Amino acid sequence: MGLVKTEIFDELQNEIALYAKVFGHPARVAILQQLFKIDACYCGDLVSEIGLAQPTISQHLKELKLLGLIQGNVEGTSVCYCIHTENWAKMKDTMWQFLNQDISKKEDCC
Amino acid sequence: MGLVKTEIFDELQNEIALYAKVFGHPARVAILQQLFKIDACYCGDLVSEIGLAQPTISQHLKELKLLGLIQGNVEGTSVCYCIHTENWAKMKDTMWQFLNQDISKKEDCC
DNA sequence: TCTATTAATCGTAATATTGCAATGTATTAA
DNA sequence: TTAATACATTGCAATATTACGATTAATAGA
Repeated sequence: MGLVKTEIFDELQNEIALYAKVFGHPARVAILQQLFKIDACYCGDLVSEIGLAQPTISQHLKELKLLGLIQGNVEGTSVCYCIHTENWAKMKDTMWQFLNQDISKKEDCC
Repeated sequence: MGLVKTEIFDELQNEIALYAKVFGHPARVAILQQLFKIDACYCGDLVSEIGLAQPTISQHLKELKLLGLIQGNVEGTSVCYCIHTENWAKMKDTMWQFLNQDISKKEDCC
């Protein structure tokens, strides 16, 4: 196998898992932190900042873009990336509903 | 490869990625949702609720337990699982700091 | 003790992910 | 037009993940 049985889960469960999966690698976390820190960033700067090879960073950027969390604009021979604010907000809502489920009344197990 | 270069990232980046990774599978999302919904749940009930084989559910439970997000208590031949509220709260703080980074002042890219 | 029940563990096949060298593509500058 | 620069894409090796049948371990009840 190695193949997730997506079809037995509902849309929200799969959506949460997809968002989480993209955050499940420290390089992508680092890229996003950097984009928040300096607002916009050239791909090459991310490569030198993070310390993985250029094709590797490019691949991680692609996954973040695929989910809509970042956007990239070509500027000459460079590409400038930044957070897609609207989609980030949507993702944040979805994840927060999951993370912030009510546990106030819960006691220890069984 | 297939091997994450953990050593080039800082502790927080790795921590966020580890939490996110465990949420990166819809079965684990479903397990957690169920535990929130009914407070405590026997392993067998999760198996029939979710629709994956027992060893598969057991494996997912193990990963959640390893991160400290759930705890399990043996009751006879059954095992009752529930959310580890204290650790869940810690995780929530960490993830929220990451998700809730300030984007209010940001405009479109470059 | 013997049997049934429940869940953990083991072993393994199928698939996915990570990382990078090599290469391709597009743009700029000379 | 040519060369240089910055990225994306391709191809691939190493490793990780997912799923489950078979088995094991532990407990409860007869």
